[in-house]
Amino acid sequence: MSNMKNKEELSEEALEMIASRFRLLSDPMRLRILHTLGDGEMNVTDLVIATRAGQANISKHLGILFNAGIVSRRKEGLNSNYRVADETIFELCEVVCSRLKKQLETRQNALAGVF
Amino acid sequence: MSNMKNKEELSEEALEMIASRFRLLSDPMRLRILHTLGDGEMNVTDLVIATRAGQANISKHLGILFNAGIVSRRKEGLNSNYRVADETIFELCEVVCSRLKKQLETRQNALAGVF
DNA sequence: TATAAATATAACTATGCAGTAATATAGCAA
DNA sequence: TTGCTATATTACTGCATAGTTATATTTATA
Repeated sequence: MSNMKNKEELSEEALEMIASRFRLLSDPMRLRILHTLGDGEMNVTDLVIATRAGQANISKHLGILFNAGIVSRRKEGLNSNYRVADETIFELCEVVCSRLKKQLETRQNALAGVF
Repeated sequence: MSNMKNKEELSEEALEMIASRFRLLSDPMRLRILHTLGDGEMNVTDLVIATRAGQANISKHLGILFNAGIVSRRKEGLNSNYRVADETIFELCEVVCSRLKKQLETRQNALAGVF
């Protein structure tokens, strides 16, 4: 059967797809944009103001996120309004954040009472 | 209160920590290593064989994952045995993978019946 | 039509990092 | 000791990409 799942080995293509997804989230500016968009739809100018970044930079990041299907775009006159289209993003961030907290806590305890 | 959570703005430091975590997972070779280690503890040589990669490359990736606390190391004679220390990794991969599947399915449906 | 505003894109630079080859280090064996 | 094996590290190269500047594109307005 051609559809058999091979649990031992993942194809290079599958690995690349998954890695690319994580790569999208591996940039602080994109995370900042997504977090800002968490409040709801925003246009580019407002995002530029909110993030205190350059317009070209924000547009480029939004284009990347849009192409990946993570945000959606709604054009309205001169404006482009973006919103988060993939809510699993926040789930991923929360898992990472919780884990980081736990990890730091463990390290703190390791030092507790030492000197 | 100095511990007040500011829901509007994330610090650059927090963003960088979270982004770094995702960056660890944004490389196909590291994902392959982690997937291989999913079967249990392995030493470097076996990982080199299983992944068909260079020894220096595997050692470097393992060092990166070890420093991040994602894998643990147990030295035994000449060998270094690694295992996954942070199981949330697999949770993250599963969320990403499910989302990718759904996304591709949606695109397939968009083309269904067209020509 | 001419001008201005909002956004996108192109070209460029600089930085980070994956892969590799060579070497170092550490434990084991003869 | 001498040599062998497993792993780590260093130095290097090439590629991907974040940020920026300048420009193009699109739509609204005077």
